[in-house]
Amino acid sequence: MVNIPKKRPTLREVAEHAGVSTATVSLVVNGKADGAGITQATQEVVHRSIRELQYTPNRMASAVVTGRSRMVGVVSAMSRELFDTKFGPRVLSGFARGARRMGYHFVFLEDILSIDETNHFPVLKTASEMCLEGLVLLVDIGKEEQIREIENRISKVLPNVTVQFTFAPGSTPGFRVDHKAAAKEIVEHLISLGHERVGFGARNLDVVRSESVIALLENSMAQLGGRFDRDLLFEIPQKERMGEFVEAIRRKRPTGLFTLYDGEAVRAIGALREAGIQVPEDLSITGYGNFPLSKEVTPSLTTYRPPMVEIGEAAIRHLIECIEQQRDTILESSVEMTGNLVIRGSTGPVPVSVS
Amino acid sequence: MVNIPKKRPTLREVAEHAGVSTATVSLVVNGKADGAGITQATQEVVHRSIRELQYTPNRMASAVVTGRSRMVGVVSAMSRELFDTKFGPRVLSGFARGARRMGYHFVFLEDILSIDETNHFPVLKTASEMCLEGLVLLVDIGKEEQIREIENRISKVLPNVTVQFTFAPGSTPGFRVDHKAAAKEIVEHLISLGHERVGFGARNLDVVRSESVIALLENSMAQLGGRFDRDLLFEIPQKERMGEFVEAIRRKRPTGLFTLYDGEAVRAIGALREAGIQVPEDLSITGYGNFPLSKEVTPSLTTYRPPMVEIGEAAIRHLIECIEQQRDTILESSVEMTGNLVIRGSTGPVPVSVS
DNA sequence: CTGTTAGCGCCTTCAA
DNA sequence: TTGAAGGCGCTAACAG
Repeated sequence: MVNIPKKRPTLREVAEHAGVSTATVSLVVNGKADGAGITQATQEVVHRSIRELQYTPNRMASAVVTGRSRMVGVVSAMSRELFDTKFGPRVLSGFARGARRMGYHFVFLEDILSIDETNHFPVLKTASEMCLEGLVLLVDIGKEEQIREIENRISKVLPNVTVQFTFAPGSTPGFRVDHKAAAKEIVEHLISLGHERVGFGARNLDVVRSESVIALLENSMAQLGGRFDRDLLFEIPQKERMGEFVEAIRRKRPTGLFTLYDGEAVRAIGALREAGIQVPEDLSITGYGNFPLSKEVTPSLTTYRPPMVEIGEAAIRHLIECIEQQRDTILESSVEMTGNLVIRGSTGPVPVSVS
Repeated sequence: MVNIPKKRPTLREVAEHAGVSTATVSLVVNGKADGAGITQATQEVVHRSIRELQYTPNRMASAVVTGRSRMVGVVSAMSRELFDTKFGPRVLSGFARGARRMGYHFVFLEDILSIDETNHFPVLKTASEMCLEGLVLLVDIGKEEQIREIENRISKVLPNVTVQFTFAPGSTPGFRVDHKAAAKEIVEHLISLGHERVGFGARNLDVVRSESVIALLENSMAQLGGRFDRDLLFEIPQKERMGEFVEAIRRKRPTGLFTLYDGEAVRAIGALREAGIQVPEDLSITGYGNFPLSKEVTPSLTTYRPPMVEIGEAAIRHLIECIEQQRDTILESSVEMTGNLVIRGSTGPVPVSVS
């Protein structure tokens, strides 16, 4: 581009052009004209001038005087991996939509949750410099405790909301997937296919055995007239050790397997098929996440689509609404949103021989 | 959070506290103290006051007077699908890093490339309102022409750079993957495994037959002493029609297959294996993108990792450097960056029976 | 109903 | 080397 210092028109120029005062223009621009009782005619004149001069208000200037920037910050406290490839991006889309609809903008702040030399949080400094009116925190799985302190510090200074990715109940209320509803929908699907022996698999034994996830399953099964067998817990380890997983499946003979990540489901399917156990003929498997490749694998993956865009939008809207109404952002309890099960090829009727 | 109108200190207060003038503080804050010949001692005093009062400069205010906001906009002109699940997010990480390192921030603007009622681009209005100093455009695959007009309009008003996702040469120079180097690295890998009959597959016949991609392959093969056979072009259609693909493979017998998207590679592998053609034993396949599930599939996918984070960082740095030095952002030619091949299980030695 | 006026927090000549 | 003063573009009383 060529350097064109084409100065933009100011509010005063618009006022002069329209033959009114700057106050009038200001009111019109900010939609307070009706409230202040400016004639329709005058408003028309002002609008015409605005159009003719191609005037756009300078938000920086109004931010200075009102103390309101109409900007919020989105702070990623997530591993690059999680953010890049899993839920992060869809959440961002939601933020963008929510902010736009509320007439706000957001700046994206990454990797700035560390404490600096002087025991200050860079993110707070940035927020202050940029006059951010609030903060959305993306809280990584398993990082809840680490984030705790900064959450507290931020809460003392700025309106904020958190978007949580953990499956366990959060330490603080936040915006998150309704994993309970998700589990129920998945289990419902499996049960409707005749499955009674539904197991749970995850990469990590910690996750596998975590009470919160087990509770999820026990609940869902119970609600649907089944029973979750605590023996049907499976570790889905690195590829090299998948033999153990296959063995365990052979031994315990579940007919359905529930996972919390598409990657684990895909890994399981691969190992099982190599070992001659067919999916979904011998075993139905569900994923979680609906990642792009999940529809391309063979068999295509039945998986839960978490409503990340919706969560992002809801979170930022709540934040902005609280800012506007000067309400506390604090949540009584987490806002849990439901997605939907995408039924594809990795789940099928329970095998006759076993049922 | 509780509503605490704890007023932040102003530059004037710092000046009073330090017993100097506001001008002095301003110079110190903006790092121009040495240039203006402020005593080290004075600077010390000022810094101490800044610390004690916890002063942070108000960028909105300085933006008003200098006309410099130190903010740029990132404009997504990509389908949600592409942005969410493929390259977008990684590019964003790059932007975040680049901007942070340059002391800038960026606001993310989505879906605002459409023309509004009055034939104005909302994005330009936003840029003006927010005093954005430049724009990064994310140009979707296949949208180059649609974007052209707005690119031109923007270029007349604001410094800008584009990040391009297309495989074809761009109509305007931009930041992009060095697809040529990528193709070469992939082909090199295949040739080193003994493959001579390397084909190309894509979802779309348009893509399959596109001269730019074919040129990519012909070039790579030629450079490595091979020859690309134009007969080895394959459509990798929707799952239901994959029979045709398998037939074509059977007929033409390539030993290696190059694709431009992990999803297509995975779909191909699935169909082939169902038909009894083993990967990589009978046919080696490479993907493109290195999506999260690509390492989980069986066989795990050999795929090219495009350097999206690096591209994002390079693009925004170039933009900001040009802004700072008041240089034109125009590129003589595209900046093409190389990623690397992630070698996994879907490629292997050429089958003995065929070679 | 509209205009006048006094700042918002900061930067930048210009004198001293 | 530092301080005083004016102004950036805008808003918000308040006056009329």
